[in-house]
Amino acid sequence: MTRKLTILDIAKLAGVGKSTVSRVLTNDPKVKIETRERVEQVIQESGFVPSKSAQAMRGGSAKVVGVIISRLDSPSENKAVSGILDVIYAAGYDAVIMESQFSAEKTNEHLSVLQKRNVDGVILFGFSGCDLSIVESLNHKAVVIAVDTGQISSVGYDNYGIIELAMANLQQQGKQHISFIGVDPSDKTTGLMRLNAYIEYCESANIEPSYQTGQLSHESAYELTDHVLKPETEAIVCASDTLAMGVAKRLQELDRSDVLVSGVGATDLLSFIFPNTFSIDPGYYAAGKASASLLIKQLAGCHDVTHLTQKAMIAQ
Amino acid sequence: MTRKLTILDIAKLAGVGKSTVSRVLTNDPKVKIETRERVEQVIQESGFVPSKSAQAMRGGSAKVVGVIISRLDSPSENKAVSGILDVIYAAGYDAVIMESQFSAEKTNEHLSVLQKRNVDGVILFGFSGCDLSIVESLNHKAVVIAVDTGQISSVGYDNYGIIELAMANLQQQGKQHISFIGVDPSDKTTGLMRLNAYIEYCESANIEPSYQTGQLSHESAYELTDHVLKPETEAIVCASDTLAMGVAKRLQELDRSDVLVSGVGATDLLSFIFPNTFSIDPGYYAAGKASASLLIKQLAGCHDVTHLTQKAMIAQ
DNA sequence: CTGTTAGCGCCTTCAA
DNA sequence: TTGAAGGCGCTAACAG
Repeated sequence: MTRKLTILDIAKLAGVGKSTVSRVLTNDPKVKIETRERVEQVIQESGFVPSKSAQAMRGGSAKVVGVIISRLDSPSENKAVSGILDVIYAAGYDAVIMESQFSAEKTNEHLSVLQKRNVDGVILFGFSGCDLSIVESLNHKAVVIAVDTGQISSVGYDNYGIIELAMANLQQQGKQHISFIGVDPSDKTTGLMRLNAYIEYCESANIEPSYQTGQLSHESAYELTDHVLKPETEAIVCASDTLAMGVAKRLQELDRSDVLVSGVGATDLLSFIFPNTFSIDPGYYAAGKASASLLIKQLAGCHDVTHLTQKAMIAQ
Repeated sequence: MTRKLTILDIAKLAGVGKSTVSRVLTNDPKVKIETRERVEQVIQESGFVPSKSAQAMRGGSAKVVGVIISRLDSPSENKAVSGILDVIYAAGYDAVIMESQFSAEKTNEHLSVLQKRNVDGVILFGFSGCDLSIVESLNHKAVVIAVDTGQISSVGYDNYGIIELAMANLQQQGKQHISFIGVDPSDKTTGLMRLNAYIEYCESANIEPSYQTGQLSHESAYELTDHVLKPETEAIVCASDTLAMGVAKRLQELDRSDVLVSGVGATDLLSFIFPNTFSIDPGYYAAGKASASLLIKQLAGCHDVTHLTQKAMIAQ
């Protein structure tokens, strides 16, 4: 392997000065088309690759954004990350993805690493108990997803709308006896907000509430099903597809194919396996795109703190 | 926000020369302990963070490895990535993750970006039709997962062992009529190799083979089920959990709870929803760890080309 | 239009 | 044990 080439080598090879090479690299319009072609020719042939580290150091921007996801294997976050990547690649940035595993400590570690790396910005998937103080100090170089904080831009899911959408849909189908299974309210968004949304909807729609909360797992929902299932129950709304999976499984065992189940997450597997089922899509992909666009806008100089709420829709 | 500090600022603040600060940063032993403490003190107080870009440019190593995954939402690759991250973080590296979406073109784009970024190494999740020529030129700075190539280190899954394990397990349970559903053999590993493993196992075990291949989707497997299901069928081995899900679903509809189904991937959902089911774990997490360890060893100077095969096991 | 000249922030000889 | 000086690869004035 030959030594790494630099613009100086290219300059010599092309018989020009190194700044001309630099100009070609940066698409500076004031280069004679002819010269440019010659330089590009040489670059091609020699397989020269400009050093990002040097560019980053010179220009101050590494064209990198950090993405701190809570769990790599979360389908919802995956969808959002896809949206993020699409946007930031298009804008010429790269992403370094890190996993917080819902640990505030790990998150802060990651943040400090990202800071060392001179990343241009950060997108953080928030979680209950996550410490936003460091992120806030990043000011206009960060966007938080899924939790709201006054000081820093965010993209949130419409936790109320999600549940309302499910409830309204069921009501339209003539269902009146609708139960709910969620997760522990110590989780502010998926837990508390969705539960409250259910309770409030029941009040305003004159539905007798019947609900249980537990862990975010199939098993937990499976076990809780019997506690909210009455002979007259017509539907069960779940705070997530994972829960819906457990509920639907239990209903199947009990031969209660009359009970409709709704989840949140747009997992195609759910309705494939259990027909009398539907899912609400909180708009993960769109939220990812939105957060990335927001960040890029801020990096470009827009210093407003914006709070977006992603609109939910019925999956498919 | 104050201007970014440099070692020079720290040097002045601490009343030393900038090289001394640099020495402190690099843990150079020849610094009077007293001086070091003073410098570290100042660094703490001022919140100085050395610029990785500058370090990278100077030293040549950015302490970054690129990871090119085929799909972010692939549960199997997620597990492997977790393994990779665990290892490389521990070794002081960071990861920039990119998604190839099974496109050779995108992969090459990503590779060129990574090269520009001066990453220390690359881990690539291979796929059929993926163009390894560029990766090969990276020589000892790359590891490929899931496909084998002579020239470059790799960690592969034991596609034969995976199927053999499933078959043997079924035989032990007294099953003799075992069918197979896989994916199109144009996919070399999940498709061709696993199919061949099935056929060969049948030969040596004197089992009448009965198989179909299609797409890697629940629907495809669902539809193919009837083609391999005979009254005497006792089990169906599937090339992946996704397929197994489709097959189990169809069997449930047909009331064939007598037929056992096996998948590949260790998805907990599979056996949760369908009891008469089990899954083979190709060792994704371990493979991820192995590939990262391999890469780091190579970056540290070991220039052997190593090919590892991850051992499969029955999930749980 | 193009070449020359400074640095960017850091690490590393080379002297002291 | 420490400071001064040089240079990594690149970009951005500043002159031609």
